[in-house]
Amino acid sequence: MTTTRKVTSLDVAKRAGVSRSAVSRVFTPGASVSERTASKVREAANALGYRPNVLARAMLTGKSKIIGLVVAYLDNHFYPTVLELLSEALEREGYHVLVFMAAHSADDVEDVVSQILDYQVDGLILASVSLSSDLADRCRASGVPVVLFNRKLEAEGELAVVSDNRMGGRLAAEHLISLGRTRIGHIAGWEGASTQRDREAGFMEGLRAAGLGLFAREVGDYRLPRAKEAARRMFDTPDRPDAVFVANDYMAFGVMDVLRSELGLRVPDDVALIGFDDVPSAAWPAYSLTTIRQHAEAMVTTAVEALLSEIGGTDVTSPAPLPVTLVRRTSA
Amino acid sequence: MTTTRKVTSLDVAKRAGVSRSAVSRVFTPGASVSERTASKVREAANALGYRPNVLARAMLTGKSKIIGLVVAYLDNHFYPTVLELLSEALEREGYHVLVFMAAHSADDVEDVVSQILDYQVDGLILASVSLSSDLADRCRASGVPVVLFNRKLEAEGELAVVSDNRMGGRLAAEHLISLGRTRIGHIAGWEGASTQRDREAGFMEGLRAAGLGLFAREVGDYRLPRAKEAARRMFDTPDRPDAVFVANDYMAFGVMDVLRSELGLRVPDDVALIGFDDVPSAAWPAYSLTTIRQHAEAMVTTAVEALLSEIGGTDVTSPAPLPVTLVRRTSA
DNA sequence: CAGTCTCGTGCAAACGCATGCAGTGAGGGA
DNA sequence: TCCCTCACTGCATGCGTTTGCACGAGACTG
Repeated sequence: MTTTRKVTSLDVAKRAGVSRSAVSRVFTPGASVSERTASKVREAANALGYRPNVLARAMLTGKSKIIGLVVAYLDNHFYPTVLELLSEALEREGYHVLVFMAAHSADDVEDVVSQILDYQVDGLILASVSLSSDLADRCRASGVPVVLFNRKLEAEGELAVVSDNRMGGRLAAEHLISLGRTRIGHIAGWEGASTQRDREAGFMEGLRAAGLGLFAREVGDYRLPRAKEAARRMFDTPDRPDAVFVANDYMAFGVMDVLRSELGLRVPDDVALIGFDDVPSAAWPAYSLTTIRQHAEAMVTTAVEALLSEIGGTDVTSPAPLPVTLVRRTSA
Repeated sequence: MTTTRKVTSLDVAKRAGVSRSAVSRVFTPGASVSERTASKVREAANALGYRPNVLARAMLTGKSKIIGLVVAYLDNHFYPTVLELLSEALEREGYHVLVFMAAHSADDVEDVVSQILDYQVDGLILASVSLSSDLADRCRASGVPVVLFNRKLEAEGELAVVSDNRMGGRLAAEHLISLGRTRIGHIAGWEGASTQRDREAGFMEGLRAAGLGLFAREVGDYRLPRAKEAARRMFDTPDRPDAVFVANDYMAFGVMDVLRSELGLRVPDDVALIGFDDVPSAAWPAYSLTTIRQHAEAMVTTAVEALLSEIGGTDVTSPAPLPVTLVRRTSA
């Protein structure tokens, strides 16, 4: 291993015949440098292969240009999509994403966030993870802006970016009803999640508006195996629903699999199925899942925007829930 | 924003009535501290909410405890899986993952790697991206260990973790042949990728061993739309293959969609289909894709192991290709 | 031509921590 | 009792930057 000695700004300075400050300023946009020295410095820097050390800069400025992202499951395709979008959006702004996988327990999240703070991240995005408000306080105490992605805390004050889940639930109900279905079930996600509560609330609202009640209800916890079990319980009986709203696409795939492959039911003839998220694979013909679309790009954009202005010092308030839309495919 | 002043080791030192060195040593495993002062320090640290600043430590020690991960597409579900596994494995070792999304162009990768080096990462993992050997040199020159994940460079010398793609291709061929298929096609991935070359080489080997040739060949570039077009070209004709080996599962889903939904062909009756990777959704009944499994956990484990020992200073040589296995489902 | 501005530059002091070195005290062996 | 050893501890230095400040040199103005 040819351990090439690290080339510092001093090396460049010497070679260019200027001071360290000069080379620093050349690499600091908006600093006052003459074009003459700038080019000298740039030349020397290229020759030596010099690039400013982000970490050293971070110490001084207090800005590390890195954003922590806490995420728990990547098997729900919604989150990889978000991760990709998020990373791209942040890179465009000169930031990068440090990933923290939160395992399943809540105290793990606690631990993970501590680790993150050790890295002096400029901001924190919490996705697919439930944050104790206690923890939120600790982050704020550390002066690190936090935005919750696709979830919110009842105890207000946290910056949260969410879709209009309630409206989404309502749209789902209305669509199923417009299809003439009357025995309508719901397979819920994890009940601790705000998304679940809101989606279900909107859904119930929609049913009530049509004078309907819920025909059946099971909980799938946003997990595939649970969702499939839920589907079996709900549909492996003669007295089954003729439509079901599943709280996200990921579970909906599992439910559809159970319906068609295990129970021999036809979708949508025997039971109409509607999901939530509109992940890419929802459009694949094998499922062709009717669903409520969350506009991932828009969510990411507003999340980044909010986080960045919070970092910039402007106090930001949670943006309004982002609009969702019904995507009609063949499952309902 | 209550900008709480950052609490430093000096604050803790004062409160505990010791020197900065003492508190530093308390947080440095293996340093020489008496239990008495250690507990004093720990108490003060807790009271003040002190945690060592990873960045400052990084400057001094030269070890940032962060690993750069360059990845291009997350829509192929194989990579989210890998990312999750990788992040977990590294966190277990005290490292964290800084994500860099490489857009599609090669010079973009060049640029991205430069950015990474600015962060003083301790190591670099390159997945789903093609690296110019020139670039590899630059990394090595910077003294940053690099491991290629699921790809290798012909120009040897780079640490690369791959499956036995050649054997996988061969298994695919043998399986299709054992089914009695004789008109066998191949939909290739991106031809610049070593995975593609190896898989196809093994596949051809298998065909030849049975006295068969390739009945048809199209290129899908590991991209979904391309793969679907390829499938249309290959199968929308009376003189079509009765089996096809698609270079990865992601494309195979698209191919199957075209076959069944657009062309009305039955899988496997009309055409047997086999993929590569065994991503989670391959097991979903809607596809039930027969495929060659890459053991993602094993790949990640060996990659992490190799990277860490390289970081540790031991010169490592590329591990042997990891075994793959045929997973029989209903598509072939 | 003197006075005022502006621009560009270097100096030196941080940032938060780790670590070699020297110094302290206690304990143990002779 | 004396000296040596050893476990701890504090001091000071350095890691690679940025940045406020002061200063010199032109450029302008009147």
